[in-house]
Amino acid sequence: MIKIYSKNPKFYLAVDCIIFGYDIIEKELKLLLIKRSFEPAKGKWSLSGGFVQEEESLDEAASRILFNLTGLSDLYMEQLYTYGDVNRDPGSRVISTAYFALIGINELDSEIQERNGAHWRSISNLPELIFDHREMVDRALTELINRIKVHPVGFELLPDKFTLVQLQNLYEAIYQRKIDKRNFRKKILSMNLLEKQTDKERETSRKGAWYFRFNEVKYKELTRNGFFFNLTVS
Amino acid sequence: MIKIYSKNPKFYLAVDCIIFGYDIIEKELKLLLIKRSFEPAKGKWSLSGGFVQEEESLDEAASRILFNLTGLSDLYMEQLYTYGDVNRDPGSRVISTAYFALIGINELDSEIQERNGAHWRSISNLPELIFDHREMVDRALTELINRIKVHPVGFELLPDKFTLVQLQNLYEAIYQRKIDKRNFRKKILSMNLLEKQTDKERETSRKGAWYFRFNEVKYKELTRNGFFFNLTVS
DNA sequence: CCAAAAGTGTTTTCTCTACACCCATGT
DNA sequence: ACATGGGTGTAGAGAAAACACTTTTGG
Repeated sequence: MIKIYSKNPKFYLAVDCIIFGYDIIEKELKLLLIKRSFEPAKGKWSLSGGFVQEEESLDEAASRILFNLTGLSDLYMEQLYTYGDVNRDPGSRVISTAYFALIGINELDSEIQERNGAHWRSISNLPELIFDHREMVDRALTELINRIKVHPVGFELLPDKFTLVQLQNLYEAIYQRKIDKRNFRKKILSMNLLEKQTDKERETSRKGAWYFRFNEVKYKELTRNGFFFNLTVS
Repeated sequence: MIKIYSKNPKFYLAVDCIIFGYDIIEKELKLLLIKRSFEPAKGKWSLSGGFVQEEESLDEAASRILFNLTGLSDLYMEQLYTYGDVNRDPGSRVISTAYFALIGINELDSEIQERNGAHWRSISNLPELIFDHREMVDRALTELINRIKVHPVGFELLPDKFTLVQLQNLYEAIYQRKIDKRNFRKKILSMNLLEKQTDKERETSRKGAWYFRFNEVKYKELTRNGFFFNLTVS
């Protein structure tokens, strides 16, 4: 330990996770929230978070928190922003790094969910959140809207096999507006990143809709060659 | 102070600043670096940084560090990313939030600069940097490239009055490629955000080039009405 | 009068947008 | 046979790209 550092103060460091899920039936973007089980603000709605520990990086702390809450590792996850206002947490000074994660809403083990007091809440009808968590959510949403235009992150919110209708519904839920069906299909299919399966989804229509899969290997290869994903349509 | 927090560890928190400047003569993007005056890694090149103190937010810490180094307040400044790997600083565990700032290279008081051991170094020829500072610089550059396409941040790197040639040179320095002169001018002028002055810059040519000013008030007004800055050209 | 940098328009290509009908199937 | 949601193409408008010559003026 170097002397010169030690005249400086130390701080609690937290990680808070904004976990988005997409409800394929209700066609709604949702957020995984928990009822806080400890003071301050016990019983209030909050993002799931936790304190960074000695021997873990920020990313590892975020992964740990996500795993504890969902039972899933290898989620799509990204650092969003670090919140460091002096009085943001009334309990004590805590600096918090927010991460956002994307998850298929049905991947979630409902037993683990119960145990943690976690609930999916629709984005369009969020309860009041503690501290600056609402600000975190707003920033995450803005980031998601921007990111889904130019990165293939939407597929993280859908099952492995999905229909073009479902994919379009997802984009409409995030953009909060209607998209032209033909233009949307033309554009996504022209990238040659979706592989048509041989089976159809048959729950929602008589005709049935073809399943597709996102080809991640191909995407990575194209990206190396200067390709840029882009899905901005009318 | 709440008991339940106190079982968690505390950490040193630093802020590191990636300070970009643009050299209008050499047509090069530069970075303000310092020779580190304390251990560990004393004498090595580094970003300017410092530790967060008890009664300041992260933003305030960044402003303080920028002010101490440049003598300027109200710089364009933005939080970039937080680096939290366990061993990123060999002296002790330190979590660092990186900020990037944009500054006109001639705004800098050279006396303050001397005193701090600060030097402008060309982006295309950077010395080796300590710790993960190179990673920070790379991320900041990527962010700058993306940001300058869709936000009018380039003007932060130029004097109040600038010529279209200078503005284009700046974009070419950041994009690292040539831009078509006519298309560039057409696009920037069509936004009606630049105001032609009545005087010309006469150092670099016999004919002289008209000075322009960026109208920030107008930009903000347009933005409120759904306008989006965009300067992506061939 | 000439060298050096500033300034200026038009045509072509491509991308984005708007738009309406047929298809497949279960009941 | 019909109701329901899935699937398909084209024409017009607007934006982006390519491209070369004229202007100014100090020396």
